[in-house]
Amino acid sequence: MTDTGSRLPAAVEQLWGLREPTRRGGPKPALSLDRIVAAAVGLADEGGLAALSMSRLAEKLGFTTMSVYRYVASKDDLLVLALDAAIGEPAEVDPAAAWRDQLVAWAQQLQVRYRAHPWMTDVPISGLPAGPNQMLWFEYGLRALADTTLQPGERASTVLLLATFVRAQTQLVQDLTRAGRGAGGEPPVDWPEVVRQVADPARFPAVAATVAAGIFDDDPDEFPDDEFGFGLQRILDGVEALHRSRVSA
Amino acid sequence: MTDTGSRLPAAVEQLWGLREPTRRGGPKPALSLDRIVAAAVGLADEGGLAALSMSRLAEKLGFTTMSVYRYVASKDDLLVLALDAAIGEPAEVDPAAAWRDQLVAWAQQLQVRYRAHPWMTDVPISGLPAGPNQMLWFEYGLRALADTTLQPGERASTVLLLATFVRAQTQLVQDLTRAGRGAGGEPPVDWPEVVRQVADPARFPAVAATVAAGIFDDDPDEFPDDEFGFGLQRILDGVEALHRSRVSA
DNA sequence: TCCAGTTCGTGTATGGCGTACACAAGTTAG
DNA sequence: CTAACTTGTGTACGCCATACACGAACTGGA
Repeated sequence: MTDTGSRLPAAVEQLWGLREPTRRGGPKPALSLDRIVAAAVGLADEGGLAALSMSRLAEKLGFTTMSVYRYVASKDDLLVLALDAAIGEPAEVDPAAAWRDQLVAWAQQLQVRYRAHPWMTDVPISGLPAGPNQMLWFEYGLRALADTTLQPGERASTVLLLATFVRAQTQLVQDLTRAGRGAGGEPPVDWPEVVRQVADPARFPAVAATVAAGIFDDDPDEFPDDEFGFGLQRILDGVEALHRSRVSA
Repeated sequence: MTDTGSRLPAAVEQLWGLREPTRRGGPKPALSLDRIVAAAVGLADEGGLAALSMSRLAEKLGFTTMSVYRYVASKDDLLVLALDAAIGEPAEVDPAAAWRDQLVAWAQQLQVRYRAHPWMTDVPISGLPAGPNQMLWFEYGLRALADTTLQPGERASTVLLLATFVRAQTQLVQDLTRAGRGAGGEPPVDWPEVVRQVADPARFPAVAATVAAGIFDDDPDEFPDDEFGFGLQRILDGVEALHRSRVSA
């Protein structure tokens, strides 16, 4: 037997649990990768990504900082593991439902996960979905499109587009509400007020008109929520147009 | 005269150049905000956001680290200023063109700016567009929709959606090509190979089928490019559907 | 049984980061 | 001329990720 995936990145192998057969001596590990990842997720959940440092993580586990490095090659690797753990397995969607309903449920559920772990959007993307959970999300997204007329490449692009959209939109909403209620620091930023004070209506007529229409004056908890639904429906309308163009042809 | 915007965040006032009238003594400043911001952008352009530290910035300017803090309250503020400077003014779009063509040009040009300063996508979003350049991008996006049947709130949501899309998609492509060619470290990650080695086709049939179809085997410089156009057309199709639904009604 | 080899957790150390603070020198308004 | 203020600077603090070397724990083979 070859050692299967010697060419795979270490983090990917750990993600899929392909690291067992290498114990040729030494004390029994007192820590485990699962415990470390779980503690990392907990730390980030409580205090944001900034609160997740290797020293704080080790302290929470009751070990020294460097001991963590016996299980994880770097903090970047740890983040990859924590991300896959935090996003979790997607719930299965009814395959009998219409593809569009399936994708709406998929996207909404994904958004729920992002909201449960707001720090996830702060973790830099490291590549295509390589962990088991991320790949399962990808899988379910593709399955939802199975009965459409889209070609394989288009299906992959669509799911990637939706995943990107959910991530980015969630991040935007989080950042806006964070700024809107003044996280940590003092003054909640009142964007319409900023525009009124600073943007010359002669130079920014469309922006001024939008602000004057009171679009952004709603309570900041409501406005961005509709934002998600609006974008999702637009994207799905676009996908549906592509689907229908093939049907009628 | 009141001091106009004493309630505005410091960074916003600096963005719009509302800080002149306060010189009641002291040596003439040897540095200027513009020089600092320009140097910061240059530093990030050369070595990415990680290369932009306050000490390196000061060194490049020929001053001590702390001198920069006489002009900028924090590094976060500096990033806000650098972002607005790097994104630059949008080129004016032909108002006579169709709204959809205008938005395509708008989005493509925005993508060009992001590619010219790849670090921009790494700067955390701090809120709605508050700088003069960012606001001008917003303005032009809104203007492109002026002749459509969309309501003010829908226009704002559409432009926000497009801006979010361009940013997120550019970031995704950057991260993928970065991983695909192995930035700094050794092995370029071969995603199809990862899937083949690690993803059980029985559990991930749709993913396996996609990989088997060779979707991701194209040279990594071509695949993600089409990704941008695909997403953009889908979104615009969705916006067009909304527009048309009002026309026919 | 013993020992060579391996892996564990740890202690120490390095070089980076953002930035708080105090101070001397320069500049202006009264 | 002087009081008030701003400038650039030097020093210092606490935090970060992580390289490295060491002794202790454990294993498989002789």
